[in-house]
Amino acid sequence: MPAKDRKPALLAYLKRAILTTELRPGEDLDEVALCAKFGLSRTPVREVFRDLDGLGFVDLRENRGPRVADLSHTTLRDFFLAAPMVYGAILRLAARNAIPAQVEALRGAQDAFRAALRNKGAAERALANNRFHEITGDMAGNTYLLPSFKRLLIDHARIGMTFYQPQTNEMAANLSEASHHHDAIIAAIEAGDEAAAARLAEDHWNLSRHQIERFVMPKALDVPMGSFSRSSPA
Amino acid sequence: MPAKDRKPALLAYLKRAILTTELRPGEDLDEVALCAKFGLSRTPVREVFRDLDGLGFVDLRENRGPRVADLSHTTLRDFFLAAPMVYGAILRLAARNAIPAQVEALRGAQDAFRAALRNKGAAERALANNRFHEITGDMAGNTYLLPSFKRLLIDHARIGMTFYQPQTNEMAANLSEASHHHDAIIAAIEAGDEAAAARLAEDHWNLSRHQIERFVMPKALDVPMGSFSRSSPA
DNA sequence: AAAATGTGTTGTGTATACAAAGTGTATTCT
DNA sequence: AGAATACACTTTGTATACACAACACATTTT
Repeated sequence: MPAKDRKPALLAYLKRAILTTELRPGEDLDEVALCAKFGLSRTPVREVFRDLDGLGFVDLRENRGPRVADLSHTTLRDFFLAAPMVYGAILRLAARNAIPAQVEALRGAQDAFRAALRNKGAAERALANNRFHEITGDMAGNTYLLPSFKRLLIDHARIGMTFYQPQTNEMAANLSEASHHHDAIIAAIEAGDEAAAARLAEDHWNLSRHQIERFVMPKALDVPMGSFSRSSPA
Repeated sequence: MPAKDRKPALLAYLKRAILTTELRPGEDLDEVALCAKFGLSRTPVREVFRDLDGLGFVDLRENRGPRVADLSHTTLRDFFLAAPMVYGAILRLAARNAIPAQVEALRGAQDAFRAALRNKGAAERALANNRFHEITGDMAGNTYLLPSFKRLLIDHARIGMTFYQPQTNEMAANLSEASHHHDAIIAAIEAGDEAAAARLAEDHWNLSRHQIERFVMPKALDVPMGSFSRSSPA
């Protein structure tokens, strides 16, 4: 690989691996291993770490190796407090400011998402979904809202990877509903309908939240009492 | 100075200098000059630049020196779009979550602000005000809201330094009104009154906005027509 | 004379070597 | 045997040297 592309390649790899939880939350990152893997010296690798720390992908601790940013219970709560508000504002501004080229890009991202829904695994799905929402962020184009929004997107992808594996038909149905939301979002943005866009933002998060609530507190199994054997010692 | 404190000192200096516009928006930063000034080699200095880039203090461009983050007209507009919403949410959460020790810290910051109002210059005032609002951010303690809020605070300080110089009695009166807002904010947080806190957030921004509008579009001078001489060629 | 290109200088990007801090293990002492 | 300490090893932080890219100015060419 040309020397010039190695640093961007490392950055892209880490972003992708963290978003898809290929590198799991809290996991240690090995500096020298990544140096070897990407043919870089420690200096540029550490600069990438610092960039990713600023973006919220990794945590940098003094005299200690970098870790993939954690996903604790408190962050999950914070997430659902902040997300509807921020995403509502983003979509509102997107409806107000989007230019045709961006709408085209959004359509492309949605096509890719639909394709991932059909043919690809959870990781590709999460990345495609992430790309879709990133574009809405670009459309809004507000310097002050974007940092928080981008952090939300990082953890949205990672939360999705842990909680949003469609093992049941109901979950699969949710995914296709999410896809329909995307279509409606595109329409609202193209029409410049801010109120509709804001409403869709809220709907979209409610879908995610219900999905996760269902995962964390699944329906009780419909099994007669006493049918679980208790072989392990108390 | 002990070698261990040099890097934090550089970080603190740059933050302060940028907030007070001692280093002006868009100004170039000289790497080697700062190395000499703080007794550091280029490596740690560049790491500090990257940190500040992530925090929104500095812009880092490829193969080009770092610049103090710009304050353009578009950012001013973006600012007043995002600030009321974000700060409303922050104060709401602060009222919900603040612990007594934090309320004490906030009181201390307000004392410092009042003192700066009496004895100190614009820079100290801006820093004290900044500190006050930073603490409300800590109180809210929401991982996702904080990045945007911190960026807003950076530019709030810098906007204040350019637009909020109390050259008239009216402006001075505004400053003391801001100080009363702070007192009311402390009371609302201590009482856990979320609605009041949210309302105060909005009031506080309106004060800032009116101040700036007045600066950008000052009252017409009360001078008879024709009294301006036109000596320069058309 | 104007434009374009070459060269020198400045400053950024990367590699490597060295220093310091942290961690784990083994040994010793109680 | 258990605990504490010392020592070795691993990993992070910093400094310096080198490579490369960008900019400015001068020179040349049309």
